[in-house]
Amino acid sequence: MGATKAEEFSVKDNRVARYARALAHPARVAILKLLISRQTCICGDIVDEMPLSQSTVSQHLKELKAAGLIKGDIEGAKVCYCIDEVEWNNAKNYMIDLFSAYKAADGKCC
Amino acid sequence: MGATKAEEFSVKDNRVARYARALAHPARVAILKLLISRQTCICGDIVDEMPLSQSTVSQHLKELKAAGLIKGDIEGAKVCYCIDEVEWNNAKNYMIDLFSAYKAADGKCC
DNA sequence: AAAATTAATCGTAATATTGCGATATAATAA
DNA sequence: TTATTATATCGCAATATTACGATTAATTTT
Repeated sequence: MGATKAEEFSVKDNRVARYARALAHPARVAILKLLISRQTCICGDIVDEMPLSQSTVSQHLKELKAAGLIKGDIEGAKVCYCIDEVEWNNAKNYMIDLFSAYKAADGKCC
Repeated sequence: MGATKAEEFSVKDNRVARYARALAHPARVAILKLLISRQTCICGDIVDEMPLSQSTVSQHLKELKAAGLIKGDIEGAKVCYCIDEVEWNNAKNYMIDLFSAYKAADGKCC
């Protein structure tokens, strides 16, 4: 039946999953890297750089924003997007926590 | 139309997305943490620890294996799963690379 | 004011994910 | 051998994601 059952898992695990979900599409990874590489924030230039339609890019931006990783500021007719520093560092810490929790099992395994 | 268009993006971005995808469900995060916490590898104990059916857990394991993050060793009727050290470290590096590419823009942004 | 630009949203189609029960497969135990 | 246990896979239903064109709403430009 239904898709999800997320409530059954810890808040932390859901948080990690949420951040990971945001990175789970190459277009979104590419967008984030674009935002990072251009110190100054961009807007619809993102669309030009992506091999996707305007509406599709807009949806990816929406998802990144929903995950908290980016924020957008309206500047007249344009919108300026950039990394949300606080959430970004938060996500970074969650990921690092997860990945560094594992210490190579000294031959105990498989 | 279709879902995906992944070929349009770089191999690296696809790789990050693939790893992220594996972490994009709280059940899979929980499974990974379980495998990490029990030094010695587990098998169907995972099923007991998860609020999901055997078949669903099996599918999550399959996805984690497909992403390369874990590997399974058949031991008689049972299967012993554990973190795949090499791929794990690889994924870790990819994530750290992405997350540390961003240096707080000194007030230039939004 | 009319036309053009920018970006979000709606509607829709194609596909993927999540989840479960039932079934299949293989190994161990009785 | 038959029953039991352990996992994987199949088939199906519910939902979510990805993508696009068309439309909308809000600026700017002309």
